[in-house]
Amino acid sequence: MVEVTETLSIGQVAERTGLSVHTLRFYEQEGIFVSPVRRGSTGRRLYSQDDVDWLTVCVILRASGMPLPALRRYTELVREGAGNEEERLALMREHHGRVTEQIGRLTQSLDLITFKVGVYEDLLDEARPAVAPGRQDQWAGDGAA
Amino acid sequence: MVEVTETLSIGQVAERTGLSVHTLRFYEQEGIFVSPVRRGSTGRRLYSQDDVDWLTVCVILRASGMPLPALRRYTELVREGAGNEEERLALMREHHGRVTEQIGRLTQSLDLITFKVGVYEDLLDEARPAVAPGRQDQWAGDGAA
DNA sequence: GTAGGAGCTGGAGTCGGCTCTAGGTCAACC
DNA sequence: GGTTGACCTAGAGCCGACTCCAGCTCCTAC
Repeated sequence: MVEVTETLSIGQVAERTGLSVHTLRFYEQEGIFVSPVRRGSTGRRLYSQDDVDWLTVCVILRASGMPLPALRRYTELVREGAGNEEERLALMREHHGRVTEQIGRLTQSLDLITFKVGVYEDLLDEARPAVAPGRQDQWAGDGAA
Repeated sequence: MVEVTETLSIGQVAERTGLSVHTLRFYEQEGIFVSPVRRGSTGRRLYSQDDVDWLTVCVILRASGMPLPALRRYTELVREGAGNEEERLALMREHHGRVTEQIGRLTQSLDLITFKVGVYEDLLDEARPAVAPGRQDQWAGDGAA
């Protein structure tokens, strides 16, 4: 196994992570990197595959709604190395709970939305075969769930 | 059936919808009411049960991530009355799709989070029976999903 | 009659998370 | 050797969705 340790430019990292170069610099400023981003001779940032891997995790955590401060805290814990696994676990568990709740809320909301879609579909299906419309029941407009 | 049509103060509506009084005034400004909010003799807002019902729907739509402009558009359509059900259906279908996607993304993210929780749990379980720690594998810290 | 609390208005402020600008350096190609 | 184009910094700006403020009017209760 050869350790290639290829270095990537900020543009390449942006491409592979889906983050913008702006965001990458911003994240760096926010302490969202486990180890300091290296620089080339001319001051340009050099990223490693590890950085990309870490960012990939970050993207998923952010996509699931983890706020930057929590992400920064998690990064700090990882940076500090072994010995703080309890706190990492607590952090992840809390996030897990929040995401689970959020999925629950969205699923519930989806019920109403599905219902509304059904109402309008029925309404339009009925209207199309030349049945007199004017069926303005409470659900179609603004009924509660 | 007696039509009671009790009127509610902004504070009462805030209480029943979970929205703040600030937000209620803000939503009014933003056009998120189907019919203009009535006012009492001294200029205070008077809400009806219909208003509360509508707001309840709005809260659910907002909770599922519908942006205010879309919510405003939907409100406009309902305000205009029957005849625009196609557009309402389109709007709801689009939102349905987005919420479904979002649930999908969150569910996927949850996989990683669940995995991470598992990793830390295992790590701590192993460490507790006085086994030498120092097991710093790539997953525990920053491994990719 | 006065103190407290709820409500009013218009407009400013906040927060999270980017996103962009200005003014530069540097490397590479034509 | 000139022109792209990617990159650099510090700092400003933006967006969505509230949230709060100042300064006022009412109503109710003591």
